[in-house]
Amino acid sequence: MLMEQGFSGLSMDRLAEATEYSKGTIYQHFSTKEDLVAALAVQSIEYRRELFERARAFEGRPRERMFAIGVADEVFGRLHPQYYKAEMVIRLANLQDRADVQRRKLLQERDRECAAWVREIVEAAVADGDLTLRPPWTPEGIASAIFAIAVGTHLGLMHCEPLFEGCQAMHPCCLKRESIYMILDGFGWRPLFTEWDYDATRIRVMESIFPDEWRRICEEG
Amino acid sequence: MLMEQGFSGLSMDRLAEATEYSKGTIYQHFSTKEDLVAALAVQSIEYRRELFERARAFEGRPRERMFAIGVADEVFGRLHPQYYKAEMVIRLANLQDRADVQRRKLLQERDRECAAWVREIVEAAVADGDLTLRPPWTPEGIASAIFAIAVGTHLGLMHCEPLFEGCQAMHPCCLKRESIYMILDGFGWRPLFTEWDYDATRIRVMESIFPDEWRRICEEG
DNA sequence: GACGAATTTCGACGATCCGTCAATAATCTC
DNA sequence: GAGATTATTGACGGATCGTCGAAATTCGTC
Repeated sequence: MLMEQGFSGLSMDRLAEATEYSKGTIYQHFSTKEDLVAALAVQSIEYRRELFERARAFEGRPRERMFAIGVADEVFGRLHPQYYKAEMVIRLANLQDRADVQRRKLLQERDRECAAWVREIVEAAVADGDLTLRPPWTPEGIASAIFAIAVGTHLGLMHCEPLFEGCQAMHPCCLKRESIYMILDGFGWRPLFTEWDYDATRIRVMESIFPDEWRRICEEG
Repeated sequence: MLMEQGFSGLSMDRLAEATEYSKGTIYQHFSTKEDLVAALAVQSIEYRRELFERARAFEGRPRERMFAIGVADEVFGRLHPQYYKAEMVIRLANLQDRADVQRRKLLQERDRECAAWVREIVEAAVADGDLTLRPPWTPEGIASAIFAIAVGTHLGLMHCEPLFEGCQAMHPCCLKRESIYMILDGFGWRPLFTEWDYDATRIRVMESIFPDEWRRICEEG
C-alpha cells in the first residue's frame, strides 16, 4: 500500500482486512499509523545497518572502505527496493511527532550508528594521510554531504518527475555512485578515482563481503 | 499549517475558518487539497525561477555563473524559508496524481526551465574548455547531481533529526555551498575552488544581481 | 475434563476530514 | 426595480483514524 499510494494510501481498515488481524489488534502493537510505518523503517534501517557493518570491515584503504559502504547501500537498494522506498516515505512524512518515542529513538540510534561508521572512515583517512581537511570541513560534514547525495539522488530520481525530457542519461544507482566518486575526488581523498581501479575493488567487495547477495542480485537480473 | 504539521496538518475546514472564505469557495479555486498545495509550490518555483533567471545572466566564467545560481538558491532559502519548506513538503507528498493536471504541468515546466539553465551552464563550461566530461557523465547528469545535493542537504538537515550528536558542525546553507564546491572540483571544473576567489565572486553577485535582496537579508539578520 | 481468571482479539462507534451540491446571497443587465 | 447570472455558503455523504467495551481465547487449578 505504501509503495502504491504513499502514506495516505495506507488505510488501517484495509490493512486489517487484508491481514489476519483486526484493527484493534494492530493498534495494540502500533500506537498510530505513523508508528506502524516507523516500525517498517526500523526493519529497513536494521537490515541496512547489518550490511553497513559488514561493509565497514572490508580490508583496504579508507576510501575503499567508504566505497564498500556505498556498495552496501547499493546492495540494499537492489535487494529491498520496497524497504528503500518505504524508508523514504517515512522520513518525509512527519512521523517525528506521532510515532512512538521508543521506536523513534531506536530509529535515530541506528541512523547515528551508520553515520558514525562513515565518520570513522573519514577520520581514518585523515589519520592515514589520504585526506586533508580544509576548513570549514569536518568528518561529520563530509559524512553529511555523502548522505545528502545518497538521499537527494534517490529522491530526485525516484519520487519526482524527471528533470530532463530525454530518457534519463544515467541510472539512478550509477548516478549516485559516480556523484560520490566525484565529491570524494573533490575533497582530494586519495586514491582518487583516476588513480585506482575501483571496479576491481567493487568485485573484491562483492566476492568477499556480499557473495550471497551478489548471487541473488545476478539471479534476479 | 504546512510548516507546523505538514501536509496532513493542513485541514481544509480549519483553513476555511481561518480565512475569510468558506470551503466551497476554496474548492472553486483548487480541485483538491493537493492542488492547493501545488499552487503554493507554483508560487515558490516561480519566485525561484525569477532569481535563477537573474543569476544566470551574471557575467563571468561558467563556473562563476553556476556559483551565481547557487547564490540565488541561497537567497531564496533565506528570504522565503517558508516557501522552501513548503516546496519540500509538496514534492514529497504524492501530489503527482491528485493535483490539477494544468498546475502539475506548470510546475514541471518551471522545474525543467531551471534545470535546463543549469545544464546550459554546464554545456558552456564544456564548450569553453573549463570542464571535460568523463563518461558516463553528461550535462544532464551533472545538473542532476547538483540538484541532488541541494535537495538532499536541505532534507537531511531540516526535516530529519541531526545525524551527529554535537551541535551540527556546519550551517546547512554552508554545507550545501561547500558540497557543491567540492563536487565541481571533483569534476575538474575550472577554475577550481583553490584557483579562484569565490568569496569575491559572491560579493560581486550580491552587489550586481541581488542588491535589494542582499540588503533585506542583512537587515533581517 | 471443568471452571474461573487473565489475556488477547474484535469490530462497532465517535470524531475528524475531504469534497460535493442544492440553497442562498450578491451582482449585473435592462 | 425586476429578472438573470454569478458567487458564496455550510450542511451532508463517504471514508478514515483511533478507542473501548464486549467477546473469544488461553491459562491455571482442581
